[in-house]
Amino acid sequence: MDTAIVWFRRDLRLQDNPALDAAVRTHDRVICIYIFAPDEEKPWQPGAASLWWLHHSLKALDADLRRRGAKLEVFSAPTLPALRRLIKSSKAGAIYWNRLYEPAIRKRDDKIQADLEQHGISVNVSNAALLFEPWVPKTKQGGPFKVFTPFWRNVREQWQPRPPLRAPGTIRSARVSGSISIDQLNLLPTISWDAAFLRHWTPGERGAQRRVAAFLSRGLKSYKKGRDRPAENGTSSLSPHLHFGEIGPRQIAWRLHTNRSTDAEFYLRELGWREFSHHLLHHFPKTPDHNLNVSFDKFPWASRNAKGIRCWQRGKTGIPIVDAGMRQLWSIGWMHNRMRMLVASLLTKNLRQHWLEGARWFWDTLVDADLANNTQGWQWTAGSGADAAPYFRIFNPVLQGKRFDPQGVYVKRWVPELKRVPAKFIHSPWDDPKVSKRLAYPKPMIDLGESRAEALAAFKKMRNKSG
DNA sequence: TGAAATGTTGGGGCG
DNA sequence: ACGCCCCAACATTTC
Repeated sequence: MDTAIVWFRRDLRLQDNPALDAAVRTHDRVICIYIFAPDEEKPWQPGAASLWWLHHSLKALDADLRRRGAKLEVFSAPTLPALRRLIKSSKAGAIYWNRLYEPAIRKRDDKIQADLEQHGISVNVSNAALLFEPWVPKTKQGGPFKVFTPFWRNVREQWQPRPPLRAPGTIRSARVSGSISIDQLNLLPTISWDAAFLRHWTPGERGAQRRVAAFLSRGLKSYKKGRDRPAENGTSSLSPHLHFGEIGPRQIAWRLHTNRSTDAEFYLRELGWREFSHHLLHHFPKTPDHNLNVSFDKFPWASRNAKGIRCWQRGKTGIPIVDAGMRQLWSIGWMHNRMRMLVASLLTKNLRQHWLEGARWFWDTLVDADLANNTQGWQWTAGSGADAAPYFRIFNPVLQGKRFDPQGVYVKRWVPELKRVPAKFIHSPWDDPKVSKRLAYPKPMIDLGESRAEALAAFKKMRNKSG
């Protein structure tokens, strides 16, 4: 009997899964496995919200596999020895997986591949996560892109949509010893803070398909404008599904490719930012922990403000739109992208806390925490990244609130203390002479104008030091 | 994928 | 009718 292993990682789907597809086509029997080894991803091992998602996504994948006559064999052990044991006991001659791009994982996977090949195992690695492998796009000089627009122009020209692979019908599998249940991984929180998560999300391939269908039929046609309005569900909300590979960008792009509208183009562009983030992480693997732009190594951050950081984390800054965003994050493990920019700007610029403080908090609390996107996003707002917002581009949360949440619907949804504040003052309740004193809502923790001026002064200092 | 400061223009009130 | 001032409204510059 010719047996192969399909090693699932963050490609938790059956449709358009190149590794699974190739294995099922080529071999008599296929063993589907998942190995939980978070230590191997240090220092960016999955956070609490990610683990919550992973639990449910693994359950969904296992159920889908069982419908096809297979199951997910789960292990919790260092990866290489676990694979070796399994290969030995199952007599598998081949292994298939889909590539991941985080520096620690890449390093580990290269080692595993070399080791297994040395032992005569056929190792087959595919791309299930990206439109392009991150090393493919090159500037005319042959280097990496550091600006989004030329990057996107370049890949957009080469891009050929292709129909996704079908999910396999039945999967003939083989018996395996030593596997454990998904529950035994203990991925769920011990204190149940996940009630709202369950209401908002359906992890797994079916949930992803339902979400993409809903977005394409409802959200896409007004995407360009709607995506900036946090009170409306104008974004796709596909980020966690994409992160765990419950759906791939090629599947989405395929469903969009006959749509020539500007809305479709703008949505595709967001997938392009995801590609760009992976491109950057590939070429600059130290950026999760270090400034891409080294002149920011001299930036005079304020000393660590534990109390301020805590207010920010808990949504108690006293600035309504920021608190709404942070509470949305805490409550459902996700935040609207424009709000991510606003809260990041407040932390890194007005509070002048290092962007890593924010990146780590997002890492633990987001269900879509993704090293490439998170790193790129934080360095972008901080000004230290590629194609970043210049440091002096400081968001004013009051103006942004008025512009994108004019009636305060979003604020009131997440900050109920402000329910009775009239729309006119919803983004700056301190300006309302009547109600602000009686509100059970904190005064703003900083003066927006003063802290802005201080941030600009700090920026000037950095330029003088490096100039 | 900014905001604030500064500059310019043009219409209307008014002496 | 004219010049002057004020100040939106918009444009440009600066951070």
